[in-house]
Amino acid sequence: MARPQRLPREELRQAILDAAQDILRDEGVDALTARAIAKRVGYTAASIYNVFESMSDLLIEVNRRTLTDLRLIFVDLPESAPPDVRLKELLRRYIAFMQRNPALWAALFGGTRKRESFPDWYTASVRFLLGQLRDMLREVTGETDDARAWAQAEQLYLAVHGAISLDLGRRLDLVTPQPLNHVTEAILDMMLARFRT
Amino acid sequence: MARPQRLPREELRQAILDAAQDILRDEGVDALTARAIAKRVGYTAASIYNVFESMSDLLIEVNRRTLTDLRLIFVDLPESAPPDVRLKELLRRYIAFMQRNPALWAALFGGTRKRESFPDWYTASVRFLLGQLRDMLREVTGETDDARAWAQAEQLYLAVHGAISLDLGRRLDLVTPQPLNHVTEAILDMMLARFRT
DNA sequence: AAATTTTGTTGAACAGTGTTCAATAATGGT
DNA sequence: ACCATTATTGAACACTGTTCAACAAAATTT
Repeated sequence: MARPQRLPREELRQAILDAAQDILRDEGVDALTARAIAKRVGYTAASIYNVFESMSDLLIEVNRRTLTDLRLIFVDLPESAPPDVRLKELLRRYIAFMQRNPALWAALFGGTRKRESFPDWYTASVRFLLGQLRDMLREVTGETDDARAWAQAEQLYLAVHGAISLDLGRRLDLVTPQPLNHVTEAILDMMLARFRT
Repeated sequence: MARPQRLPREELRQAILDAAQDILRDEGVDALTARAIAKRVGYTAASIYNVFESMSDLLIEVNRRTLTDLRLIFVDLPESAPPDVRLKELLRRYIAFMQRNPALWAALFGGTRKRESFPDWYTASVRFLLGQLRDMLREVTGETDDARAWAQAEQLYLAVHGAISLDLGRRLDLVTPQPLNHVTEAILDMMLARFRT
């Protein structure tokens, strides 16, 4: 059987990540197997390991793309609207992003990291997104203290994360009969009211 | 090879659940396999399926025990202390409970439910615990409106859940450099201050 | 007490997973 | 034309949840 070299290394790498994203979008995180990815790119499962250390490594690279894509929810927010309305719109976009693609969320936050910590760019990327949130929050609260501004952004995110995390795991209704949108908006309103003082 | 009947059905059932909890505590959620459980109880993997529909069903029964055990964090709270201190102690206990046994948390909240919803007793059990939290919160806030009291308890729990969920997934440091205790206490303080008005 | 039914237990198998590795084909350099 | 490097693969390994025919023990009926 012929085994021709088909793609330069970097192109194959990107093709694999494309396929992985497609599978996550179309079939969910459970369907993301080495053999399934390989099939989509016209290779064999073993080939994945020429390009990636492990499936866990591959997932991290998928997350890199997700984190990059997430930056888009900050662009083209309605300029004229008051800052709290823009915050609400941002929240709406974040939820929509994750609900449109729950498997990306599962890849980002699911699973249990063993020992290894995340690469530096990973932490930096998350921190960047959180910084954007902090800035928007600041426009509402007028908070001048840097540490407090960070803490407020972190607290807001943690609460929203808790709600979405339960929702995507189909467990939100264990905690509340309210739908996700309602819950997160209530959290936002509550925190804004608190932080403004 | 001899295949004697060893245990009455119900005893075997409990022995299996005991073994499952032991494995979760000692070796983590990844080590919880049908064969590992069977080995501990001196049976074969196939026997598990005489007693439980599936591993997923077995997990739900483990969670039943966890939810029952969780009720213990409410007992013997310092009676004399002011209600906000008791709330803080409760929070401390909840975190300790989950940190002492992260695999129980993973079983409770990890994984992705396919279609099936939870049994009724499952929802009721969670709701009961949340009701306890609502009552304690009420002692601090004096909130008279039932709906608002529920909403406050839900919001508090969601935020705490978000933080613990990230922490046990070794991802909290992506969001904040603060340790878990510090973050959750800050959230509690912030919400108490808000709800009290 | 003997025969029969019901129940409990198991070994072996199936299809699937991530991962490794020797063997082979294609490519690039001399 | 030869060689060295690189890319690709099939086959295997150890593992997973799950099923099922075969058999042993217990319970029931005769």
